[in-house]
Amino acid sequence: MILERALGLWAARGYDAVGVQALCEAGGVTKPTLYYYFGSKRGVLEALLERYAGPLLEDLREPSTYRGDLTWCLEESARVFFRYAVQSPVFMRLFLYLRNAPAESEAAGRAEAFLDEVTDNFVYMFRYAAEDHGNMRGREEAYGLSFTGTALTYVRLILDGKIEAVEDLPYRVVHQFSHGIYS
Amino acid sequence: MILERALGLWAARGYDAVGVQALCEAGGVTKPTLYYYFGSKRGVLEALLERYAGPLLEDLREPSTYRGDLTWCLEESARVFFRYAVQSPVFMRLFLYLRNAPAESEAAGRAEAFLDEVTDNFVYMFRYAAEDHGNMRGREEAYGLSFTGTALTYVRLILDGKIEAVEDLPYRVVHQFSHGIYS
DNA sequence: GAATTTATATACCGATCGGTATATAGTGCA
DNA sequence: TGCACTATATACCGATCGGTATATAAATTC
Repeated sequence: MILERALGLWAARGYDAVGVQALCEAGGVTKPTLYYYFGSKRGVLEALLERYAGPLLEDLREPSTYRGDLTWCLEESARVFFRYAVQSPVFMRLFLYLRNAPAESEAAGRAEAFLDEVTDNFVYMFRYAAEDHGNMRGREEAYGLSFTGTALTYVRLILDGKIEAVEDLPYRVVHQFSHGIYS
Repeated sequence: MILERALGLWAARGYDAVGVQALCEAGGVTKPTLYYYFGSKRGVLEALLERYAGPLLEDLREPSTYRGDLTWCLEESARVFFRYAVQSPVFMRLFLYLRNAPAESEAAGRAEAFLDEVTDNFVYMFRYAAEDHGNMRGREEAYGLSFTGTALTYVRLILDGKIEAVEDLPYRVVHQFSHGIYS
């Protein structure tokens, strides 16, 4: 309960703007209770990430494991992101916020490991894929980074209601990524 | 001086994490002086955006005005972004941070207008361009949004030292956006 | 049933938050 | 010289910050 309310508050107003007292009131507990379970404000954030980001990483693992079909990997990975944007929009808001938080902020420091793991997934995927796609050799790294960015760009658009997460969105996004806007 | 130091501190640690007292110490003034000029903490942020985001919007205006050559528009717009990433990395860090800040945070509220203006630029550009490119009709909106996202994704990569802002980066980014990763 | 551990609350800590009341320097002008 | 106006500082406001010392209620173990 505490974690759920903290997620909502932080996603809406930011990590620094929501104090421990506010978390406690939202969670229906007092400060010593919160400190008994989490030790500190950071501890709440860490538990939060463990709880929500863990499953996302888990769900991305299989789609981002290259087994010969790059398009399938990209589409399924995008599908996971978009599903989370629809089903866990509050968490994804926090995720995007943390990903762009200033480097020296407390929140960003705690989240860095999780965020890097997501990106690394895709970099590795393109590295393996490059063995089968000679024409992208040397740009695997850049493609992994830019695909992550593209996918999260669309997550942002979904969260903001700018586009709809229809069933063939993963196909369209990956098709655009792979073949450009003119085809 | 106050604005410059505030920019540095906020870009590094976040708007909420840096108090007025810290701004004053960094700027070598006392609180009443800061309040005399800016009225409030928000006021400092507003002046900051006016000072730094204004020129960026101005520099984007011409490249994003469609006159028949979409590729030129996209490349020159990307070039502006990347130039800012290299020449004003601290401001661009703040820019990306504000763009992804929680909706109800004070910082995001003040920055929204500037950020929307950037995106709108590109949406309009694609609307006009779609008149000449029948094969993208109906997706102008999505393209404008996703190009903005793509360009800022690369800004992030430059800021983080993941890729280098070499001279032909705008060409490569736009080429990938236009024709995909396989060509 | 007594002892121990787990879990919760009241009340408080010094520090800092954004912001201001008051006083006073410097400055241009009559 | 004196008056307005600009600009700066000292010292303070109540509120909130993250965190804790102390006490006690509830559950578990012996």
